[in-house]
Amino acid sequence: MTARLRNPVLANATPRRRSHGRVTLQQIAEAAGVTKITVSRYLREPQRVASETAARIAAAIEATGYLPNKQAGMLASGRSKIVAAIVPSIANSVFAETVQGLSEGLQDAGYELLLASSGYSIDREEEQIRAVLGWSPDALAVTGRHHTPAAAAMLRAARDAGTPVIEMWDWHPRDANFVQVGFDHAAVGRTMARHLVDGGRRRLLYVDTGVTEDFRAHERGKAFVAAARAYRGVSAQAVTAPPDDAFEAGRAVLARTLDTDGRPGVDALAFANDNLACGALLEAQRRGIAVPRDVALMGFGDFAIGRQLGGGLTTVRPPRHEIGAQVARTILGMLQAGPASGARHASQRQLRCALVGRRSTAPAEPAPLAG
Amino acid sequence: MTARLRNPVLANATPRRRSHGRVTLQQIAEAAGVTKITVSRYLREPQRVASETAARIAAAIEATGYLPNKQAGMLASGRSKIVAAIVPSIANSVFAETVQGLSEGLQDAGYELLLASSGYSIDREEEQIRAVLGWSPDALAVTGRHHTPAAAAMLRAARDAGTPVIEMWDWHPRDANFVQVGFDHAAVGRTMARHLVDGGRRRLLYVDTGVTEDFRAHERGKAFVAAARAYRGVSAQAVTAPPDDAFEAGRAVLARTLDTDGRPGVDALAFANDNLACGALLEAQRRGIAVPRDVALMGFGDFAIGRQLGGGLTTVRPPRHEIGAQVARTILGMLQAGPASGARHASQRQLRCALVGRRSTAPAEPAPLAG
DNA sequence: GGCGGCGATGTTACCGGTAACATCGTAGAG
DNA sequence: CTCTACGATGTTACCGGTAACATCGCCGCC
Repeated sequence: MTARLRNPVLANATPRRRSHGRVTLQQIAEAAGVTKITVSRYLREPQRVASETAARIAAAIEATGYLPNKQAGMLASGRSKIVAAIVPSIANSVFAETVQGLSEGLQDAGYELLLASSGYSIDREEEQIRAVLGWSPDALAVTGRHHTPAAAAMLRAARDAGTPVIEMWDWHPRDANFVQVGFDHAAVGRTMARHLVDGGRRRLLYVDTGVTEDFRAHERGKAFVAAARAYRGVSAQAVTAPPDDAFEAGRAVLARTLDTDGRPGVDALAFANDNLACGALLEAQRRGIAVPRDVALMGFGDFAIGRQLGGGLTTVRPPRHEIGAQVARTILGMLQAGPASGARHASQRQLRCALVGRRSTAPAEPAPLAG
Repeated sequence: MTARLRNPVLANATPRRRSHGRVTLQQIAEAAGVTKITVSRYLREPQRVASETAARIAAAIEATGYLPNKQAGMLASGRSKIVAAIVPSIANSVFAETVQGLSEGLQDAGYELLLASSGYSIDREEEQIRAVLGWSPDALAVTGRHHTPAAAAMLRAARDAGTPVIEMWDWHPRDANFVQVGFDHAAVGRTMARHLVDGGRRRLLYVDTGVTEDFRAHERGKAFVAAARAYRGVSAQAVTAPPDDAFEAGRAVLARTLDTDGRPGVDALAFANDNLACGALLEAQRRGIAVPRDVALMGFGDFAIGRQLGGGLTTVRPPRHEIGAQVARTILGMLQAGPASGARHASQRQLRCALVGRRSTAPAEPAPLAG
């Protein structure tokens, strides 16, 4: 062990600073012959420093490779220029596009995105909210409107402290705790049911995802079943897919719907997402079950693969990218409006989905009509 | 405009603090009847404060919903507990799994992940490096070994300042600028060529991605062509897919390889990724071209969809998750070893890919052998 | 009984920026 | 020519934590 310097004189002789080794604003200032604040101004409002001074500062920055310490800047100014977003899964292309839209929309305004994924667990979401709030984001976007009580409390506290808080992907007419940017999943479920009934289908099945906390998929399913049953002569129920790989799960579900004679026990399946539906479509092909003649299939999400398989999978296209873009606009609007007026901004932003009809739900009898 | 208080007495009377409104350590300390440092210790090393004191502090934290300001903590300690990672695309499931592995590996050690995506552009990568370095991450992982000069300079500076810098996904025998955790793409290209030649194929085509800065795919292609041509009686060349949706691009490329009689002009295609290959496989099915009899197809990446289509797509499975996990281990090791010894840590970590043979490259003549 | 050691807590200074106000020189107005 | 407004830059204090060292009380040991 090395002896510690406890002698105050020696200690003073060696100020043993805690510098972290990086180039600082102070050093740039000395090199340019000005004080820190002038360099700070140069970085934020270049037009406010004289051009000669600016040139000296620029040279010093160039020579040293100076990078401003954002933690220090944030601490001093109270503005982080960070927007935090929490999505269920980054890997899922659905949310990836939303994140993309959000990122693009924020980039121009100079905001950075702090991204976290909850793995479709509201408990993990709570942890992630706690973690990102530690970075004092200027705004926070979460996915969906279901949270743990503690998470909801943190979100309310943040909102009440003036930080914009937005719920993405969900839009519910009677839930206005936070600003929502999304669509009505129940309406989508009803639309899916109507599409199948209109196509002549009478025995419907909703195949929910095996992901237990995908509340949006559950909501679509619940509304699907309710809407279908409201039609005369239509039966409907819901099953849950196994939690495997989605393609395999879709295959398994289709296989399970078959009667002992190998024919489908229902005439239409609506899936919580396109991957499940594609698995079912492939399994149907393999077993020689004709789609859409013997059974209609439809998914949700409009994934690229659905367009490619067997003449095309009917699906619902959510405004994936648009949600992110709209969240960005909403956040920027709220930030600009200031915490005072922002509180009761336009509180909800409803977006719309598109039903994309393809061959997998074409009417059972050869359709003579154009369309 | 309101009059400004220039009078020093009035100014002193109204200290007009710049507090940002959140609960601070100081307030917790006052509520618990201790000083800030004790609360700070409680948060970092709970066992170092007396249990009675700890209880009072815990109560105060609970009551106020206090969240530590991480910027302040980082600034004071010089440690951010952040690891930054830059990947070409978050949406691409390949990198998503790496990020997942990295995230898991870091989580246990209390590190958080700051993620950025470069969109397969090294110019954007440079920007992202600059941006994330502003947050003083404790370590930085980038994808690949191709960077702009400025980016490379920043990476070297960070490394020389003691910040672990790791290149992921790439491993090159003669490129040891930074610690690498990945695999040898040239070797993968050679393996793909050998696999097809061993299967009796003689006219080979590598279909590169339309993403111009996917250097890893280009490297596989270059090695593929060179290795194939080294065999007697084997011809090989490379084409680039259009920059469309990957499935459509794969379809288009297959269509373009057809002679006027509608038969393939080559007997094997190797693709830069499985999505391209799947597009080609689907197009072959549509046109009645038998796979693998008329043409062999193989991809790269082992995407879920490849397992599902037409008896299975032969592919190469990269250690997607393992790369992330290994990067996490390497970073933690380097951080633990300290900046001094860490510099010349084990400088390269080579991982291996697995060739996954499926039906799409089965030997051209009916194979009588088991396997 | 004095003293070293240790556990619990406090004091002081500092991290690297920015806000608010102050100062200084100069050009245009009166 | 003096006053004022304004542009350019400086001074001081502060953001909310943590490092390093200091202090204090108590216990056990020689």
